[in-house]
Amino acid sequence: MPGQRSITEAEKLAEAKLGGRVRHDQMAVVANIYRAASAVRQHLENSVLRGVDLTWTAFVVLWVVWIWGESETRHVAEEAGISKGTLTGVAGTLERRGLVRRANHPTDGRLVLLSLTDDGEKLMQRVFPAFNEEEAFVTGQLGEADCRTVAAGLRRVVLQVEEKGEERRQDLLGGAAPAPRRSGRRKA
Amino acid sequence: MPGQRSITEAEKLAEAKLGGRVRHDQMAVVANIYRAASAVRQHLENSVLRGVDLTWTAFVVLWVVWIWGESETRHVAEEAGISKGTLTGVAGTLERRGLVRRANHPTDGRLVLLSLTDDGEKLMQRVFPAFNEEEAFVTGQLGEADCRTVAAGLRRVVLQVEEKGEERRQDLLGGAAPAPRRSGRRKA
DNA sequence: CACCTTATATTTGGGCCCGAACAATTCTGA
DNA sequence: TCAGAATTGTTCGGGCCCAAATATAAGGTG
Repeated sequence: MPGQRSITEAEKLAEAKLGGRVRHDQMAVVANIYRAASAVRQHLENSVLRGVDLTWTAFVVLWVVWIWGESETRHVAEEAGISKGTLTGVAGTLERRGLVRRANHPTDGRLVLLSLTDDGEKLMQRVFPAFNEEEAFVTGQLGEADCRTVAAGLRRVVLQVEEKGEERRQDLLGGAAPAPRRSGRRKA
Repeated sequence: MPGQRSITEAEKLAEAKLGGRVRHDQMAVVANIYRAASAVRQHLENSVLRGVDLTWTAFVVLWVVWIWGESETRHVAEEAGISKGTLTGVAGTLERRGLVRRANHPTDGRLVLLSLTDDGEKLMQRVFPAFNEEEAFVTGQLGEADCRTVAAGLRRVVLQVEEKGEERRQDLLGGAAPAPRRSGRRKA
């Protein structure tokens, strides 16, 4: 409840602070993408995922391996939208719980392969239908055509960032070093 | 690049695994919401936020306080879409960096008020326009009308979850206790 | 072979994230 | 008045998150 009214309300306040230079419609898209992502994630975690003790990310990783079968970790990370370092941790959690298996690549010693265990397979057979049912619930106010329209619009956003984002960042930073994070590992 | 083709590809594989019971369009909406949210967040963090050493969440908190002025922390958390506990940490970080100030509520001793310092105010004056510019960039493939359509669709998703989500979860769990997280604090 | 470059997964530090437990305060009702 | 209920911010445990640093392995070049 806080959100919907406040987003549009906030736009006016932002505009007042800056003198009418705000790109409203674009701002609304970004704000609502993020708000929707949080709402959906929260709903899924609190309805179907919590009961089987999975986080959103853990579920996504499981899903990727389920769909694609045994896969190299670099691809799983890419598909799941997380960094390799994060995947190492998540895969460890799933491995400890006996849902996933690590294996060495037969010919390339650098690679690690992830696959589901029988338990993992059984879990996904059970959980995915429930998950998909909730996907239908959260989009319940949209017709099929609306769904396709919204999905298509979002795809264009993703595409824009994936295709032109890197170049854009180069331009913005003017070739300058890309400012290290304050957090993160230091040289020993 | 990995994403676009794989999402639709994955749908077919998921369907094969379950025998045509998958709700495609709804699944595509959720998948793309999340993918777009990640892409947008990553772009913003790596372009404008990194340079001023702000995380996405820290920026959002700053933005909320900037727009609404001195506010009770519970409202800030609500608006920023994070839990109270998380806000305590983020506000601490921002306070240490001198961007935000804590103050006691004049009449209710339980409340804490957050406001921007002069440095915080100056920072937002400088950073927000750049941020908004990138919001325009990531939505660059959408016209104004597309933006409004997509935003409206997302709003309906948010609304659906906010208005009917709680009830839905009740129904799904059948009044059963909502399964505690595995992580989290234990009784002393 | 020895060296160097490249490519991979893991480790690590700082930070975010949730929600239960907790402490402090305010409100309520007998 | 005053004990219990309710509301708030903080603390805390386990987990996710990134990117830099690191270790290991492959491939290439002399």
